[in-house]
Amino acid sequence: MVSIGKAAGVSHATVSKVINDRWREKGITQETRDRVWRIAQEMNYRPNRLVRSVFTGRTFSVAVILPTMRISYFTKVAMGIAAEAKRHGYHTLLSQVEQGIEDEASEIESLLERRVDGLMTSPRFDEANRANYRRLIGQGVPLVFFDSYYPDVPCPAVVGGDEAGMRAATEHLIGLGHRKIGYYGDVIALPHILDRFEGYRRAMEAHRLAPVHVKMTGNDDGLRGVLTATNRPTAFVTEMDDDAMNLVRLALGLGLRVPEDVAVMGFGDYLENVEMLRVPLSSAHLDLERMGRLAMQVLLREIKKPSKRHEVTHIPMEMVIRESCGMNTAKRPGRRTREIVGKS
Amino acid sequence: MVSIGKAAGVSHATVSKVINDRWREKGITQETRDRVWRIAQEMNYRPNRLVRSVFTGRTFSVAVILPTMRISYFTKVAMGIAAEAKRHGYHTLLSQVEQGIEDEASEIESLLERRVDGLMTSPRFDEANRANYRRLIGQGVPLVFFDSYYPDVPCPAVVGGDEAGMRAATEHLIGLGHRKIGYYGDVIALPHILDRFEGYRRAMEAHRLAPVHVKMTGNDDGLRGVLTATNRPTAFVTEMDDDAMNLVRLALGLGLRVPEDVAVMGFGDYLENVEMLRVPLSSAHLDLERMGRLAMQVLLREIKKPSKRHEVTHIPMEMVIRESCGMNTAKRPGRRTREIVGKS
DNA sequence: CTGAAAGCGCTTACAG
DNA sequence: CTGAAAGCGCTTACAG
Repeated sequence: MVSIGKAAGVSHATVSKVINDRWREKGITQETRDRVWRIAQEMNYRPNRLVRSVFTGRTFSVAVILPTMRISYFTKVAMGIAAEAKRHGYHTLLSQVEQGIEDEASEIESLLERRVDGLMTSPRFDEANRANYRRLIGQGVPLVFFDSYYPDVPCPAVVGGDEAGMRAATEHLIGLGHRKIGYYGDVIALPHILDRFEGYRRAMEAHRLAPVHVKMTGNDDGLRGVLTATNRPTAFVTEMDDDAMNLVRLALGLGLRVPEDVAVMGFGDYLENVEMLRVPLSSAHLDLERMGRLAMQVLLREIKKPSKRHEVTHIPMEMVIRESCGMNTAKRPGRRTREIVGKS
Repeated sequence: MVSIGKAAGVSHATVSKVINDRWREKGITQETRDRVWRIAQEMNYRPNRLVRSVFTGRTFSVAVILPTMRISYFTKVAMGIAAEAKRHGYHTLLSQVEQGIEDEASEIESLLERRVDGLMTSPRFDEANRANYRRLIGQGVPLVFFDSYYPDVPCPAVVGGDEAGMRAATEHLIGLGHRKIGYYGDVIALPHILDRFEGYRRAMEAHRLAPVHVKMTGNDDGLRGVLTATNRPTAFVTEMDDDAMNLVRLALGLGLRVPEDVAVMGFGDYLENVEMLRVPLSSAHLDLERMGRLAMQVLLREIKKPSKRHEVTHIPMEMVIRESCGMNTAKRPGRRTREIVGKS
């Protein structure tokens, strides 16, 4: 910048005004601007945004922490975030921080030392991380959760329509005539996962049916036992599409037919090539890119002015009926296969 | 930092030495260090890495430009890059810049203004972008290609074993007794894609068989025509797994059986839940995370000292035989289903 | 053993 | 209409 000034015969302050397109308001003549601009081009001048950020206190970059990039569930959210960020002139720093294995808090510190303007994360379960979130919020760091939330952390969150979605998925199976319906999943103590289980429980309760919860373990023995029992459920809702796939895999492996012997509903509807699966999966569809876009919009608000408020935005979900849940014996032509549930 | 110095009763220079863990070599007493450190903690001091980078000229961040995050092909590469980067203390800036729609050159400029230490991209086809790559290399910007390469751009590249992989895929079908084998894909003028076609061509030539190339178009009519013709190929190799899926979808839709009526080999083997597909896809497996890790290692070398050399690293590929290509009529027990091909 | 001084590459009032 | 000066938050020789 100094060298450009020298070459153009002006001060580096003038160069700065030209480069930042503030020459109009700063009263630089068109002629000076053109000369400086041309010389900057010729010298392959590349302004140093780091320095600019040191001054302005803004980097126009946000960090996104993903538990994994291995399932498209999260990469879809990331795509939504990145697209919305770009629309607003922000760059996205994507970090994969695996649950339990890597330390989210130290990754966040590292990101903050690089002065990202805000953070998004799919929040961690343990108290240590929750305390860290509270500390950050106390420091005024703009933070937004996606995928899950915590009632005890005063931070906005954008999540799926978990309870309503799972309720609708369960209702669908009940509507198909199933009475013994299992819930297959971890039911780990993440609020949004608990919401899903609650949706299942309520739907069952509303129809005076008994919930059957099959917990996932490291191996598949528990599920295998349930599937081979004589009084096995005739249908399952699942915590995520991946769990549904696992269930279908096991069932087929045991010689059971899906959906004839076991009907299955997925959750999330984020699987690729789903129509080409041995059993195309019926699932509660969640618009994950939209989740990302909304989360970014909320973060932009937080960057302007941290709300420090616990405010959860739910994304309505929609049942997508394919083959894995079977059909209503009383199927009528023209029956809707998609229905929107949940509040916006 | 100044305020910490004040609180600790030392100069900010001393604080700097403590924070950067250079107090030992700079001759700060343990006592002073501890006091400064404690006060920094208490004040929630977060060093500003931007300023540090202005001085050192290094940000310890690299940029990765992906044509899309929509297929796991690229997210797997990104994961490999990010993992290797993290191992070396680097952050990764992931940008999705869609081919043809968005401007890669301006995205690169923006990244460079933020002073990333190096760049990785799956290079673009057009001459304008190639000229841009040459310009950047001329400026000494560390740049590494992954997925593809250009002979006329003096830049290291890490790519698949495209030619050898496709040759092996074709040979496999020939070994199964097929004589009329089609190649289904774009054959756009990207070197690595041309390499794939070349691998196919050579395998056919070696067995004195005539190549049959089916070009992809916007719609599926071309392929449909070929599949319904009386003299249709009995087998296909494909440019990518996604193309293979499309082919299988169409074939099944036309009432053809896969592999009985049409055998299909994919390329890349990056599909999720492949065992659960209606026809589990046989494919030439490419270790995409490894591609990412290698690309990052090469970039690290370039950052140390730009080579400005055109040097292509091929990743050996391995045939993974599932159901879509059918079985050898002369199948023997104990037959290997995986074979490694290509140089390292 | 520690600090004063110069400087990284810029921005921002303010003076002329 | 433009530049000299101070400063952003740090690092780095160098002096004492």
